[in-house]
Formats: sequence, C-alpha cells, structure tokens
Amino acid sequence: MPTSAPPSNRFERRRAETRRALIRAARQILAETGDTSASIQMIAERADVGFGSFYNHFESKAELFDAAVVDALEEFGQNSDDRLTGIDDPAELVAAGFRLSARMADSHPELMQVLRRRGLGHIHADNGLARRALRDLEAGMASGRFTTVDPTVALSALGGTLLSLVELRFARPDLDGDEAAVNLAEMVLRMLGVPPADAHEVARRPLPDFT
Amino acid sequence: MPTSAPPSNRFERRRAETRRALIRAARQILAETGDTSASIQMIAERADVGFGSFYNHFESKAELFDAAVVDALEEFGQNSDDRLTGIDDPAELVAAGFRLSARMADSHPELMQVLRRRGLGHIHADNGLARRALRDLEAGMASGRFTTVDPTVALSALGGTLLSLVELRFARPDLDGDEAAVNLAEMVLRMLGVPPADAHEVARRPLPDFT
DNA sequence: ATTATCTATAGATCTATAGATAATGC
DNA sequence: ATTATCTATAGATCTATAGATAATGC
Repeated sequence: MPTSAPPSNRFERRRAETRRALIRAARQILAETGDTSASIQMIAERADVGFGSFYNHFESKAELFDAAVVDALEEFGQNSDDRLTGIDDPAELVAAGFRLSARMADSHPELMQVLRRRGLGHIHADNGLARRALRDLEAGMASGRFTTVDPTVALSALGGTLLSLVELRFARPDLDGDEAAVNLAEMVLRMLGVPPADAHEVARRPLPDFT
Repeated sequence: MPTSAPPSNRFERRRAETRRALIRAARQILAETGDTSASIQMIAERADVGFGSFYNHFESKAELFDAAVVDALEEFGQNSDDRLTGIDDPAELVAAGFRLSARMADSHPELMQVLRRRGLGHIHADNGLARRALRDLEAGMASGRFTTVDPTVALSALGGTLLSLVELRFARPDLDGDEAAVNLAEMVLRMLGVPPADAHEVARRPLPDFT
C-alpha cells in the first residue's frame, strides 16, 4: 500500500496538513531535546495550529510523539530505498546503508536525531524497515554471502550497530563520519560472516551516486 | 575512588538514604514505563519521602532521572566486574559479558530496563563502563586477539550490539535468551576480527560460576 | 449542511517555596 | 545550634471541552 490514499478533496487535504504540521513540530522537539514534556499548547503554537485542533488528531501527547517517530522511520526507509535501488549484493547493500545513514546525520539531522532517540524500540517492531532488513539478511544467507545462525539475532545486531553509528555521529562530530561508517560497515560484514578480505573490499566500494 | 566517602554521621546517612529512596523511585519509573512526566509529588510519594525534600537533593526532575541512570550504569558495571573477574582473554571477556547481560535481564529486570531505555546515550559518555570496555578492546588489539581499526568505532559497535541484545530480551521474551546471547556473542567476536572457528568456541565456553 | 479549526475558559494539576517540626552534633 | 525533613499553600501552568467561526461539499 502507498503511504496513504491521496487526499480526495480540499477538506481532507486541509485536515491532513494540520496533522502534518503537528507531527513536524513533534519531530522537531524530539530532535532538539527529546523532551516530550512540552505542553500541547506550545506544540500547537510551534505547528502554527489552533490549540484545540490538537484533539481533532490525537488523544494524547504520547500518541502524537509515537506518530512522529513512525513518520521519521518511514521517511528514513523511503530515503534508503531511493538511494539503494540497483544494489543486488546483500553485503554491499548493508555497507551502503550504513554509509548513507552516517551521511544522513549531516544532511537530515532532524530525522536522524529522532531515530537516535527513539529507534531502539522499533528494531523488532513490525515496520517496513525491519521487514526489508530481514528480507535482505535472509537473501544473503540463502546465497551464502552471509553465514549467520538466527536472522532475528542478526537483525538485532544490525539495528544496534546502525543506531550506535548514528549516536557516534552526534556524540563525536569531530570524527570523520565517512571513515567511521566504512570501518563499522566492514566490522558488520565480518559479523555477518563475510570473509575479512571481502568485507574490507565491499565496505569501500563506491556508493551509487544519487541523481 | 570508591563510590563515595562512607557517611560519617547519622545526619549524613539519613540524608543519603533520602536521596537513595528518590533515585530508587526514579529507577522504578524509568523501568516500568520510561515516562518521566510523573509529577515530583508522585515520585516523592513513591519514595516515601516528604514532597519538599526533593528539592534538598535535586533541582529538577531531569537531574533526578539522570542520576538514576548513572546509578544504574554504576550497578551494572559493579555487577559485571564481580562476575567477570579472573577472565583474562579479552574475547572470552566480551562473550561472557554479553551472556551475563542477557541473564541480568531476567535477574535484574529493573536495572536492565533502565539501560534499555537510556543506555544508548551513555555509550560514549565518560563513565567507568566505557573506559573499561575500551581498555579491554585495546588489550585485545595489542595481543592480536582482535583486529580492528578504530577503538572508538569498535566501542560504539560493542555498545550498540549489547543494547540490541537487551532490547531483544524484553521485546521477544519468547526466545531463548541464553541461545540468543551466545549467537550474538559469536557474531560480535567475528566482528572484532576473531576467526570464525575461534569465535564459535569462545562464545560457548562455560561461564564462571558466581558464588 | 457539514466539518475542522480556532478562541476562551473551567477545573485540575504541578512546581517551588516558606515556615514548622524533628533529629542530631557538639 | 544546626540541618534535613515535612506540611501547607500560592501562583503558575496545563489539559480537555464547549461554543463560535470559517471553509468546503453537494
């Protein structure tokens, strides 16, 4: 299914826009401080939306912030899809995914801050990202590229290392992000059973340029 | 330095006990829901402490919750130290650490829930745990047990995978925790450059029994 | 006519402090 | 005499809703 049905009329579009504005504000707050104690009034104000409108869309702040995280995950997945299409080798896919994620910390800081603060709880959630990662892992195992026992554990490790890379980017902005990503990608490939020499090479393949 | 100077007189002990009660309450809240919006009044009530006493120890809720996380990290480190003394091989140390952490999710659920919710932000913080992990990583590299380029990146990956294991334990309690830990430990050792056969063996060595 | 948004507000918290009380040090 | 704790409370939010307004559908 697409993100959602295209808004049919102006009413729907207007309504959707209000909702988006609220989610955008929530994402900003999550990214800036992660402090979800901001009052609904302040959130509505930041979204430039009437205070009462909040209740037309969400029953509580928690619901709004959850929606904001799901929205961020969705955008991250979309972004990754766009940039990684055409890569068939699962090992290369993993490495490129890590390297692009590190770059996105610079190009999409708000988005990645949200993942940094709330991503861990979604590693095993039923979302598109996890499904896709699991599919790639299983493809890699089937083709013999990866040798790993339990796909669930591998998914866990993949998510954890990716998040730790995002954390590293923000906690240590002084380090070279690309270099850290390449190093981590190489380590992750070894973890998945790729022979060290291959891991070293695959982690350094040129990234597909995004036009 | 020890955790802190031993309380000299009854005044100090009483004061310290109030502080501990508040931190204990904060840890419980972090573990149960992670929702830090509980009012100071409710927190004080849970700690069985007069409302105003809160301000004798903390200036804000955020300060209290931060202290609670640091407290939990400290206890985790202490616990690990107690159980891992005597292991010299850095590879075995890493594997045993992972497996003990998975068990602690069952034996110390409150403690581990706190790490689950707040641990990521402390991977690169200046705490005893990170220092110790870095030391072990460097020892492993010096002895040739590990082959990894950048210790900082390796520390990142180590922390991320450990947290993902904790997350997995709580998100999927149906899975066999020991088995997951062994599998992940094996993967992590490969990640650090331990040859696959060695990784397989080391990850399954009997754990030191704790008396 | 219908529906979402917006404004205003009542009532319910929640925070921070002031002042009283209780416990200990010296 | 000193210090932490506790109780009570003022003032400042904050939430949720009711009712008015504005925009669109049919």
